[in-house]
Amino acid sequence: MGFLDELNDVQRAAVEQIDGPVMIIAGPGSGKTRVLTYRIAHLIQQGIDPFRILALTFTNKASAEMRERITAIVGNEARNLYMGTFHSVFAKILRMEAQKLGFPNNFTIYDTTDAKSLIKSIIKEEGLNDKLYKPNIVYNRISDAKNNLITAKAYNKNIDRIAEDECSGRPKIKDLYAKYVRRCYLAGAMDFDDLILKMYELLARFPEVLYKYQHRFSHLMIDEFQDTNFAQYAIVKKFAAVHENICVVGDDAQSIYAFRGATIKNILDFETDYADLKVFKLEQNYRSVKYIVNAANNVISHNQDQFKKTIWTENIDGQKIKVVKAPSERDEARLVANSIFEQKVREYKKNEDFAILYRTNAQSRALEESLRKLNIPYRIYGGLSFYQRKEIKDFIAYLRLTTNTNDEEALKRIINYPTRGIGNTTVEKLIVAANQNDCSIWQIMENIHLVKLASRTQNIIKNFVLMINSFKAQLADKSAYDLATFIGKHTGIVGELFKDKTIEGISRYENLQELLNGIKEFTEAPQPEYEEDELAPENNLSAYLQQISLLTDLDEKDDDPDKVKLMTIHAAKGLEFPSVFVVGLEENLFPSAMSMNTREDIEEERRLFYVAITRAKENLMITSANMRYKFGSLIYCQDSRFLDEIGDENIEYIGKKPSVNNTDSDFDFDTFDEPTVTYDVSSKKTYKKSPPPSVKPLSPPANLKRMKEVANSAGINKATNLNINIGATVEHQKFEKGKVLHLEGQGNNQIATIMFEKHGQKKIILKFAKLQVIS
DNA sequence: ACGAGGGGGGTTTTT
DNA sequence: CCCCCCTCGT
Repeated sequence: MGFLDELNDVQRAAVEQIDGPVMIIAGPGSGKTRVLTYRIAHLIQQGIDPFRILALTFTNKASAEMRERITAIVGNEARNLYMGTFHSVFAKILRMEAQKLGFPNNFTIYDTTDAKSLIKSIIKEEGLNDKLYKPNIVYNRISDAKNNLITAKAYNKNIDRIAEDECSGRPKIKDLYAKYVRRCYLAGAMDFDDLILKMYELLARFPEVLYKYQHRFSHLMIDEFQDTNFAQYAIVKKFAAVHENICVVGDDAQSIYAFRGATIKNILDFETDYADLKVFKLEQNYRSVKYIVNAANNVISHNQDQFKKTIWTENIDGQKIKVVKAPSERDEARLVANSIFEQKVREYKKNEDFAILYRTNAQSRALEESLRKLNIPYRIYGGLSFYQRKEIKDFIAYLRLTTNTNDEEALKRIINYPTRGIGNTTVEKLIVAANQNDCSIWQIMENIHLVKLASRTQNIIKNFVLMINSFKAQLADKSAYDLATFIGKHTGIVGELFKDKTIEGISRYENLQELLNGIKEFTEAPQPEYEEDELAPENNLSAYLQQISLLTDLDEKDDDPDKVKLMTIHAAKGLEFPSVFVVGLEENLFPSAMSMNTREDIEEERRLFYVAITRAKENLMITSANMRYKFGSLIYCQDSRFLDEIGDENIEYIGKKPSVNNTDSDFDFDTFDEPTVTYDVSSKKTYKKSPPPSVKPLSPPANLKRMKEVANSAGINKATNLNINIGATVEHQKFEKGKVLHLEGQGNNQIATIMFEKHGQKKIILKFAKLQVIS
């Protein structure tokens, strides 16, 4: 058992404690994954059947990586391990047992888009005000209820929740929840949260099912325990109730998913739920240099809610953390790209050694551009997953409908794609009929003669039903690949994409080919020989469809891994890189403006910052920008409060030290895009989109503060009602005087085009897009 | 029924 | 800036 010698004392003790409840609190870089994998390997070597070990993770990537590492130690036996994400493991079990709950075994998994679209149409059907009942809000309410094991029925009786909804002016949410659940049921569909909720329901309602899995899984391991929600923990507890061999691994300081129901309370509860609990604290950091570890400790010490632990390291001091303030978003991006370029040359680093982390996905744009300019290969994670792209989703909708004709969202997606003359009005009629009969839309379509419709439309629908049924009939004897190819040809989708020779069209066509290859690979690859196990992976079409709905773009492989990685901090959790850039350290961005209401909000943001900086091994650069575009208009940004928490002793400031009161604007006007609307003084013409090259527009002014001054001097009333008069004289720091030339829009969205003079030249035009004056 | 074009409204984070 | 929805002209 040589591999155990690679562990330190605490790690080894945690690995060897195989019986009873165990909690491992693992600081960043403390060898958590190693402990987890060795622990499982150790269990197997102790004679525990891998078949009886259940290991739950949060990402497919984490579980794939662990399986690989375990295989390296114990060999092929690892394939029998029961390991995966909560969602994928539960989906597999539900696939077995779905009929007990009244669902088909090949139920559809609705992704967030499907779910929101269904909610949206229910809101519309109910005739509710969609400004008040936004699908997003309703979806979140339902999701939150499900995460707390509150069914639609229980919601109706839940005084607190109903009061909350009434307070926010949305008392109908309880009805929407019930309707939504019914529609999912009729469609044979579960959303992400259902995979958890239904799993619980299955265990709670069917003692024999509970018995089966309680006895089957003799050893449980839960990774990222701080990210579990109430429902997930409730299920895990049920699984573990017989053997009580449950090991949870987590770090309260890295809990960053409260917004989706995760609660640190689970860690606290775990201590009380299992009295004879053994706790191990992994506090030695093997990942980062001292400056970074110290900075991380400084930052997290500002949080009230935390367990006591001291992260320490024996690593070298390393380089100090570089903190830079850039004038604009673009300069920030340029600075990052330049630094990568420089480090590559000086320190012989590879592209894959770098990661750029940000708070929101939208921030990737500027970074992309700057990397492209320097020919640095990069990959963005967290955009759309391959399977979320329009052309792929459309095609998959056919496959979904073929395996489960009740799938309402798939049906709505393709009933008129390619266009076949079934418009919105017809679809609405179908939905009304389905609601009246409490059945799926498909069932209405199968009996379309009972619905009042023009005979032409009736025929189109009959043909559509015939077509889908003909696909369905081939499910049994054709391979999934052949069937998919047939569907592509028969519906004309492939032909249509093939005709499109634009760059996007070609890429769409290629994507579709890639999808078909993926189906072939999945469904026709020889299955490894598993032990006789009802939970062994299947490789039919519906299993494929269920699997891909749980994939994210983080799971997609890249043929050339040597690329700079761009991702949100959330996506970076569990990863490490030699050199890390954390960008956009501005108040209202990071911490996010949406998360500054309560102390808990701020503390979660701070934990996020903690996660960000502890991804770095050697080099860490943190940047902020003075100005940033928002909705196409410029806003002035203050530095993030977190910058003050790193500790000056760990920082090397590049340029000026940022501070909250910094109002400098060494502003480089050339860094801005041309305005989208331009007024040409000489010709007195307004150009939308692109003005002729003879018109040289100038971008917005240096910062919002200046904008405000300019606006004030132009006689703008503050806040809501803006009034700039054409002809008003305004001032600007870099120019002598300006005149308001052109106005568009109203109120807060007023756009003023202003011309400034410089050295007698009148060519300069300035535009305020969606000018918002802060009072 | 359906595509084009204008107007209005919106940005956290994700399985 | 980008996306969705509504309108309008086939």
